[in-house]
Amino acid sequence: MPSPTSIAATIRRIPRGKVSTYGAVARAAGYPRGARLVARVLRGAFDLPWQRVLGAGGEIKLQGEFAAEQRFRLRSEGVTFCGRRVDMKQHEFHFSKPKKKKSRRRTGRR
DNA sequence: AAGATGACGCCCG
DNA sequence: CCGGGCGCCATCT
Repeated sequence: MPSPTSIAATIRRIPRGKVSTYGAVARAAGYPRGARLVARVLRGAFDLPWQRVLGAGGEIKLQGEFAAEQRFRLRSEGVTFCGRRVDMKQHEFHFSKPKKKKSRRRTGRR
């Protein structure tokens, strides 16, 4: 059951040294079109690893000092940048999306 | 209730 | 690469 809470929980799953995007987090949390909701949650909950959430393509969407702060914190976690953007192919975190499919119990038993 | 706004995403020229 | 415009969703005035 989707709710802002799941969004926050999803963001908390991002491990240190990894990053994700608004869209990806939204989808992982069950909001295919909720990129903006993710942004809202980040604003309201300052107790999350907000620095690990970036815009599409790994771009920092913040402005001014906050952008610098985010860059600094990410670099401190070992995240590398490709110019203005984060090197996604190296740090993008892939969420596991729980689908309605039942998990295969013991694949290929025998 | 209608319009404007915002840590967004994506398509077009 | 950059700017502009439209679509999404929830909240605020």
